[in-house]
Amino acid sequence: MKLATYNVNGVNGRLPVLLRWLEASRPDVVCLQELKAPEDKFPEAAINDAGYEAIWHGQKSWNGVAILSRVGKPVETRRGLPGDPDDVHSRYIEAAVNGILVGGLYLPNGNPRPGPKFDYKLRWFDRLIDHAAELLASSMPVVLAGDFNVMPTEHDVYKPERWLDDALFAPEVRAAYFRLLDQGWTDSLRTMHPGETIYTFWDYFRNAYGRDAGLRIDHLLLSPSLADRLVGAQVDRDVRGWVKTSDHAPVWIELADAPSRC
DNA sequence: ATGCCTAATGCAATTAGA
Repeated sequence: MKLATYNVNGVNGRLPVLLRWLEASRPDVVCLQELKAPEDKFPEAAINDAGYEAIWHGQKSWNGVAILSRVGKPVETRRGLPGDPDDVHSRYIEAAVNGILVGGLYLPNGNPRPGPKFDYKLRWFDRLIDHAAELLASSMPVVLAGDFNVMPTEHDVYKPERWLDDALFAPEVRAAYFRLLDQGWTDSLRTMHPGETIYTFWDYFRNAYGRDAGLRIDHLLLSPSLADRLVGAQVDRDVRGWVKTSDHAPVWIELADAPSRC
């Protein structure tokens, strides 16, 4: 089973690139972030024509998350993280699909730091950590996939010394990421490629992709039973070089079939 | 310290991204 995450940076503006990538990569399940489209402007027909069923949580102008599947329609279990009824951002959607619980997330950017946006990021992270603990306690196979807006270590950013005060690399944000991981989650990409420099985002500015001045901020975290099934993880980095592309590249993992119970 | 680029909104210039 191939499961991917892709911050599309505008699902309608990105539709030709998204469809081209779906056709080329054929993931079974995809989490999308930054739809930048309201609920009624999601391109459902085009997604269906490509062979995928979808659920989504839209929002005008900003944010927005979706789960696509070509192995059965995702059965939605939650939209929005618990813990703050006043949070109106569309940043989390969760569904059961093909025997796995999939949490698709778009963690707040948090810049500038310090400030209210940074405070919101830390609060959102805490809510994610609380919810993730409940998911683990359920003993279900779970993947948390999306744009976490965190470079976990200095190996995940082209010039770490320049990012120390940034909301994507600040000590308290990295600490939150490892607090989450320490619950028992596996960082798929890092586990399959230890010690490798590997990025998932390149800024539109300054020819960042051409210079390979990238960040690794898109992650797929696996619960213990799924981690045992992890057999591959890659970034489709060529997609970042396509015309009218997102500033993120798709990231995917391959999971072996679940062991049969006897 | 800021702009460099891009998308959405809505039709100019602002906001947000990372």
